[in-house]
Formats: sequence, C-alpha cells, structure tokens
Amino acid sequence: MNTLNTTNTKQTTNTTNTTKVKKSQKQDPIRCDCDVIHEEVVAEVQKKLPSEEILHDVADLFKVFGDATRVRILRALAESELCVCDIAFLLDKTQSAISHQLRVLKQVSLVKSRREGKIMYYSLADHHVELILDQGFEHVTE
Amino acid sequence: MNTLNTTNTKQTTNTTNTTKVKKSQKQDPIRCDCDVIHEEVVAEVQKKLPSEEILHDVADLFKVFGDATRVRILRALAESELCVCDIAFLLDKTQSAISHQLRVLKQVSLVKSRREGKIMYYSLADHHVELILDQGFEHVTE
DNA sequence: ATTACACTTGAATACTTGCTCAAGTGTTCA
DNA sequence: TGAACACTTGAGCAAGTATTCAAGTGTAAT
Repeated sequence: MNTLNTTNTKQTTNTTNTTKVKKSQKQDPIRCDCDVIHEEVVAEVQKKLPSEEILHDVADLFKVFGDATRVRILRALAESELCVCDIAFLLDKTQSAISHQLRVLKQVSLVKSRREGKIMYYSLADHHVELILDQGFEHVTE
Repeated sequence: MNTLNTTNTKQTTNTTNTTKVKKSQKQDPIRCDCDVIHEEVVAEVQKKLPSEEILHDVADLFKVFGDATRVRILRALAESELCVCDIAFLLDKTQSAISHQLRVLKQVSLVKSRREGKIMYYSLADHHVELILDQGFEHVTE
C-alpha cells in the first residue's frame, strides 16, 4: 500500500476534488500507473483498511468456501455428523479426494473429527460456519 | 451423487447402525471406494442437500471473496466510492490488475460503477456484500 | 482533428489447486 | 500375528487463475 504525503503534493483547484499527481512527485514504490488520486478520500480509506495479515486470512477463509466439493461437504455436515465413506458416497468421489478436502476444512477450523474404532466421524466445528454458508445461499437464491 | 436403494441392500445388525455394502451390490456409478455407509443418515442428508446448481453458484460466489486483492478492494469500497486509480494507488497495483478484478466483482454483482467524464467510480452493489465480508472478518479475528 | 489520459481488454505467463494414484497408518478381529 | 479395511498422505498432473504487457475505447480539452 502506498502512503499519501498530502503536504508534498500540489492540490489543483477543480470541482470534483481530484488531484493531479505529477509522476515525478510520486512516492516509491508506486506501481499505480495513473495520475488522478482523490487524496482526502483515499487517505481516509487508508486509515480504515484492516492489516494486510487479517485481509489475507479473510481471503483464505473464503477461499475454502469457494469450492463446490467443500461447500457440499459442509452442507452435508450441517445436516449430520458423517464418516469419510458416507461423504464420498454422497458426493460420488473417492475417499482420498474427500479426505484431502476434509484436511483443508480442518486446517481452518471449519470441521472437527472424532475417531470411533476404524471410523472417523466429521462434523461442523461450530455454528458460525453455518451462518457464513447461509449468507452465501441467501445471496445466490434471491 | 449416488442414490441409496435401501430395499436392495442388506442391513447387517450391529450396534452403530452402519451397513456393510458388498462391492458387488453397489450401484453405478459409484466411485466411493469404501464399504461402510450409514444408510439412514445418508439417505436423510441426501434429501436435504441443495441442488447441484445452487451449490455451484454458492461456491462461485465465495470464490470471488477468496482472493486478498478482491477482499481489499471490497473493504476499501465499503468505506467510500473510489475510482480505479484510487484503488490501484491504495493497493499498490497496476490499473490493469485492478480493472480486471473489478470486472470479476461486477460480474457477480458485488460492485457497481458510474462514469463521470473520464473517471469511473466504483462502489459496493448493496449492503449484503458488507454482511458477508463482516462474517469473514468476525470468524478470523475471534 | 489531435492529444491526453482514465480505463478496458485479450493474450501470455507464472502460479495455484483439486483430483488421482500408490503407498502408508491406525484400528479391529480372527 | 496377520489380514481386513477406514482413512491419510505425498507426488504428479491437468485445469483454473491473478498478474503483466501491449493494444484498444471512451471522454475531455486544446
């Protein structure tokens, strides 16, 4: 993220409150290859943007929801605890494929598991997961 | 998704209510390469699973949220309407990269745009977008 | 008209990722 | 102990994707 240095840049007087930033005055490292910056607004937004780390974590979380197989698994687990074989059967995929995906889901704490003999039972980690899912379904089926 | 045919499969009597499905009895096309199926539970879940199409749409929606650059754009637009150049500056990316991402966001109706002279102003399409975003941030920062 | 410029777009590339295959673990039961 | 099996794991591959680069639009001002 670039940082605005309002004191150094010349503010041209115009109606829409935009600023023409001379290329030579631009700070390093600037990759934005354009001139018009709405300085005040940008400075304000800049202050309110969450940290890079949190932004990334949020994206990673949504990334997990961004696969049809995983959404189906989560939707199924929202109905009932299931073993790997059950899920593989339901989704018509191999045990291995499901197991891989369950690992992903577990890494971001969306599902939890318990062992009973040879069988591993998976379920949703908490109710919050369902809330996020439902939000997605709501947006799609409107 | 495979379909259970409860009448055809033999139910073995055991404590955990699981069924051993003989490989020869399995329906086509079954790719699930395991034996234990909790028939009743699976049949119940099967009924409640949303359609393939909706599941896919939901995954596609979340997929859009599953990229750090797009999350940053959305977070920024949640604060204020911005032009492409503003966003490029804020995120330290090229106009082109931002423009590509804005197109993706527009395709799934997460942002809208208006032109004012040479400048295109982008903003969130509706409040619902913010809700989904907030859910993600809430889950991450707990 | 011509120039300037905010933005878009298509192709190419580097990177990511979901699945398969084969091998390995952990548990039960004879 | 050894066989059976539910599940996990790592490597490899095919498909998808974010960014860059270069060229192209649309608008305003001279």
